[in-house]
Amino acid sequence: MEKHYDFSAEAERLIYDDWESCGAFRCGVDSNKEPYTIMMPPPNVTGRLHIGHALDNTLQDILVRYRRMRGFDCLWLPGTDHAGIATQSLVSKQLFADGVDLSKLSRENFLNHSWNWKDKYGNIILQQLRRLGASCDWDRTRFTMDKGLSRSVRYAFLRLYGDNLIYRAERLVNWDPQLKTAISDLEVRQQTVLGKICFIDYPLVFDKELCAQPSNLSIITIATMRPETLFGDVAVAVHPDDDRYKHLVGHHCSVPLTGRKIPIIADVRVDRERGTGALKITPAHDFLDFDIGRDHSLAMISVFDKRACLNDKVPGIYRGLSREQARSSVVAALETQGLLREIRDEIHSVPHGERSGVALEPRLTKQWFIGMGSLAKRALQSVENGNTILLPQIWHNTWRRWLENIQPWCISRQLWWGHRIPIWYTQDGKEIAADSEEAALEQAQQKFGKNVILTQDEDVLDTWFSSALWPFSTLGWADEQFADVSMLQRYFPTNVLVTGFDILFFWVARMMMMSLYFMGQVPFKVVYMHALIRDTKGRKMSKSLGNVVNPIDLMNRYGCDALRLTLVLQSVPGRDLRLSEKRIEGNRNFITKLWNSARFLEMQDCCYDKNFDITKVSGALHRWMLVRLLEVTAKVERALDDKICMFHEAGSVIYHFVWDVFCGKYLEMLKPIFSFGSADEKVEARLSSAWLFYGLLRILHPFVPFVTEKIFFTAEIFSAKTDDERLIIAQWLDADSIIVADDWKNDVDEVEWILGLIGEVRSLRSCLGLVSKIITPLRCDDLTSLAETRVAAWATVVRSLAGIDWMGDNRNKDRNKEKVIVFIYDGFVSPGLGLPLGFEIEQAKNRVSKQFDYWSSKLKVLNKKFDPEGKFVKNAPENIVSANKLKHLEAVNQCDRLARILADL
RNA sequence: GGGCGAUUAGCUCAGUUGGGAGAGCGUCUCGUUUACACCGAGAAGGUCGGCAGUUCAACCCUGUCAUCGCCCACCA
Repeated sequence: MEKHYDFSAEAERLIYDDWESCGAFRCGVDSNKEPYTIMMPPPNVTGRLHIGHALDNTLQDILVRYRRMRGFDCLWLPGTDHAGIATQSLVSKQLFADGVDLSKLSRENFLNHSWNWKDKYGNIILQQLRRLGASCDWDRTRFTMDKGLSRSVRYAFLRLYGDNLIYRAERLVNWDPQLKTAISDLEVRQQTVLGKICFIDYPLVFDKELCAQPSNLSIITIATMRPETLFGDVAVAVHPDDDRYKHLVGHHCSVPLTGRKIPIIADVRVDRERGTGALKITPAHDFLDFDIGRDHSLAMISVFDKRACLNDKVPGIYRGLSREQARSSVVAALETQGLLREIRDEIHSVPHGERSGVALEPRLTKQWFIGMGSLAKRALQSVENGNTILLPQIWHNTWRRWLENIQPWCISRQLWWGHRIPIWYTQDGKEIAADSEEAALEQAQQKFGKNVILTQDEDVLDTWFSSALWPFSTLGWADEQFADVSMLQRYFPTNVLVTGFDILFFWVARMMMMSLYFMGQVPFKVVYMHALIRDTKGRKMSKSLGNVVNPIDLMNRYGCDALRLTLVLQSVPGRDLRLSEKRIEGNRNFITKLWNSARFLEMQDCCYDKNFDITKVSGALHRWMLVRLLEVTAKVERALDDKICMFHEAGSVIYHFVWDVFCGKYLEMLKPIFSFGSADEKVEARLSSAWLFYGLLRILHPFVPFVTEKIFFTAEIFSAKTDDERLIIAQWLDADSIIVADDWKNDVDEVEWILGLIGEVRSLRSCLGLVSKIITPLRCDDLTSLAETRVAAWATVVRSLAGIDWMGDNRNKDRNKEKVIVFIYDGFVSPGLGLPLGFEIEQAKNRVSKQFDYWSSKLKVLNKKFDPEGKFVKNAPENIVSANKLKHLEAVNQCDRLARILADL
């Protein structure tokens, strides 16, 4: 083995290429195996690997590698999402930079450019995933706009349309004036901004014939943040019980600047507390107003075009002005006319487009919608009855609340890049739904005769529509041409979905609904939602803050495994994680540690022999190690259970086991055996340690695949392996098949006892400032005691690890010459003996009295528990009581001993 | 406004049926004992946000307050 582990990109790529070329990632190789499926959340084709992807895919990779080793036929299906808006923006930007006049570009031409762009750049992120070690089946890579998936999208649309769940309607939608498309409610981000609230006087208009002026008021004052929309006003609404205004209901006022006469109406939805209690109603530009306008059968006047500039419904001088320009112009005009009663700053929230970042405009347009009610109900039920488990379970509430209040989903987008809506219109606007233009024409001709002319709907579908089908569209659903029903049958439903909680509604819920609708079953049994990654200060990573870390860069500096381990160790369910480079550095050290432990074993000529039966070893040390290894294996298995998904738990158990137990204790205790042991002991140590190390490597592999595979590949320990052996396809350590004899427990206790003793000596010598190997610890108070025998059996180990160069009866030692210390451990006590003259008696005294304080305070607590007046004995369960009795006994003994020692000092 | 979460060692955070307060980093002391100084040994440091309650027993359960954060709704 090399002295240093090489985690450079090139070195890791060699390992990855080997995995890929040996076919380790492929599914379906052995049909006897139980399938295990994970669908990778498809990253945007425009994407570059960011730290969130790194976390997401590391967790998936861990699950897949683990299952693969446990003998499952794993399908981890990768792919990319066409990302309608993001891609179209990028391509447009590039074309613009290349000097292309976008306004003259045909749809077809634009799409050609987009496909070229996709072919050129669309796979970068998939390449980056390889760097991360992602063991997905690249042969199954899909793209949301590839042939098969496009067909699935059309098929899904047509079925929903046929069932009247998809419909076209003129509605107020969230309109992005920069992207010039409708977007869904979920793509709206509220932003708090400082605006100006205007109090505007609307002159009352009284019809002399109908009634007299009801009061001495001549105006009604409304409050608005959006004075520029007054051109679209169709009413002023007040609360029916509002004494200030109710006498005005039924009368009219006029819209300033236009003089248009509008009614004053009453509606309970008006909040008397806000503004002036009088609300201008602009149904085409406000969601509440839309509802009120509809219920009062009011007209809807759109005054904006698709860029949110004023249109020809407004007086000439305002036409073509942007919202912002219009606002100031209107305010100025109102002021001039004396209708602006007041204007002042006010903080309020304004909906912005998630993508474009500009303020959105509610806009009245014809759009396609999916009615979500019945779909949502089933999705809700499936989680309620446990068919799909959401982890962490915290999300159940959120899930329920969202689905119970779900609104129709606007699925049409005024874009070119995406799945075009499979609807054609006849000259007179009749809808024809069909899978292709030919089919549509055929259908139309049958219905309307040969002369019918069709035009396809211009819009494309929301990107999330195709994503919603991902768990089954990727497996050949509705794709007759490549009909491979076996894939769907075998790998659907999937086992686990790993994703961020930020797309719970966008994606997870919609996959659920679509899958239940089309497949009749849930798309995944478990959804594991990991947290968001923040910077060291807890801030979200964003380009504007400049705190975005590049995972590729981190991997170049610390190795992939170190990054993976860091992400895993910090990924506690339900809690955001802060990424610090210090942690990555520490985990890089862990990788080095592991590498060096392999080198150590190699230097000792340890050799893995698959025929070696570990259950036949005689050395207590190896038995102890095996038992501990089996414990850890069980813990990892439990933590990696799909229904648990405690990645950090698994990671930290392994981390500490490797560093503290395997390296810190086992290997250290092996050293004296290799140095002073008998030939038999050495042989057993070489075989056992290699066997145990191999077990360890396998548990580690899902978490740190590169270094473990590299060790397996290069260490002499495994020189007996065959050419086609790889750790990635090695069989997981089967703890159940390893049965250890009952009497091993004694060995395990024995080693723990010795370890405790060593710890005690170390602590003591350090406290007393004893350096180097000068300690001569002591006799027992009873030389024939069992303890003495036990230590004698481990003499070399204890000497080596505790730094002792002599052991035995010290009663006859010359205390002036020998440095001897008081030593207390279980059967070992040396009251009154051992402190050399001139030694730091005070330090020793302090230490002992500290211990005494510790035990006596413990004893106090326990005494109180066993107070005859107390209810502990009466009420506590028996096992707790007896455990406490033992503790009490121990405390009494310890206090006794320490008191004696103190007295002697 | 509605909902959810957080508050534990100097820092970042674990702590899954209520019965031992822990890790990493940092700090201090010591150590080049034949894998590793990207190392080893040891130590210091916390009334587990405040208050009240349930219980024999509370970091853990209930209530309440304080501070912080997230999600949903909201352009009067």
